[in-house]
Amino acid sequence: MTIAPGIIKFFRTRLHSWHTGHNSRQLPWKGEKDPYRIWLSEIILQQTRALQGLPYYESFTGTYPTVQALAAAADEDVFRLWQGLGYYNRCKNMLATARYIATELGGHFPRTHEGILALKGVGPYTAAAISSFAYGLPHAVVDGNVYRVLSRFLGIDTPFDTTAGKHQFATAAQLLLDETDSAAHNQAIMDLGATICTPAAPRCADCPLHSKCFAAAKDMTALLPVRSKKIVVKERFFNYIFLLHDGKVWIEKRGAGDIWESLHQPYLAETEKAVDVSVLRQDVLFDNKSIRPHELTDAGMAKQRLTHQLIHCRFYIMHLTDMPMPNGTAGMWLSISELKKLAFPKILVSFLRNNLYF
DNA sequence: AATCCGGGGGG
DNA sequence: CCCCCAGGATT
Repeated sequence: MTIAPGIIKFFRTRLHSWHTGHNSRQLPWKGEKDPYRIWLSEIILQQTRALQGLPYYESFTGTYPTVQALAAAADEDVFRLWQGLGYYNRCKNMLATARYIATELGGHFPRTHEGILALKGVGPYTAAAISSFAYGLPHAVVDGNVYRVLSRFLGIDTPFDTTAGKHQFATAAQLLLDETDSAAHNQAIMDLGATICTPAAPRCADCPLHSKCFAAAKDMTALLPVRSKKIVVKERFFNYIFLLHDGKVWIEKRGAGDIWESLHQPYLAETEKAVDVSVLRQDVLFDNKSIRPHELTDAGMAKQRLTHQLIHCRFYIMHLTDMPMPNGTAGMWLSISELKKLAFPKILVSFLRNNLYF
């Protein structure tokens, strides 16, 4: 693809003028030059809005000021700090990368685009962001903001969630990149997408690109960018049973191959469809030979919507007269204070806060 | 190429 | 409440 030189010049100069005004968002990672802190912020901000990621960035940089500090941390502590942010594989990969840098690279962050891109949890977007922000390397970022700005400005209607679309947007972004200051250019285009060229109701009257914007001229901002994905949402039914005995609660750690990997939960009986307490008692719980029958107390229900799943949760409490090891020994009996050191999915954090964390 | 992985914000 | 958002890994 090609872009007319006049359009490229217009895009760069208008974006630059807009950004050097008072228009950039003030966030703690802006202008940061420490590659560790830049990397940390970019991992946290993947699939995450700045205001949601902000408190996590503050707590991570405060608790782990250096890559060595993060590398030396215990897994559970890091997951607990990440609790609530979602996409927990980011946390797992972040920790693996910190340890790789600390042990294999002597604590020195890679200085080349190839070296950065090879890190776990770092893909094309994050590699371009770190390369430009930390080292001024000429790599254009392509994130959700860039898809929006470029599809509207250039009139690109190729779905961005396809191989062809990703390639087309990456090519366009690279052609438009102002290599004399790739850090400022990358920051500016994302700020424009976040504050002016927004998904709904873009502020075109305040946009520095308005006079040559394809979508603005054709009144097509609501139609761009184009997505092809049609998400199928699977419904699941989680019956959580808090097994209690002598001030302790049975807690398990979720394994690989499903949502919320490495996070914790009480005893879980998943069913094909919604079941009431009598069915749960007869068909599910009594099948587990290690748990003897006791009164099951209904403790309410809640729903958690994920991108591909809708989780219907029902909570129960069961006071036991002994301490069985449900599901073999893949869990542990913990005091309430010990729960506060572990990471749980948001739906369980809410329940614990309202029911067990006095 | 298609699918999965959280949780927050806006209308 | 429902709809939208969107990098990277995996298969």
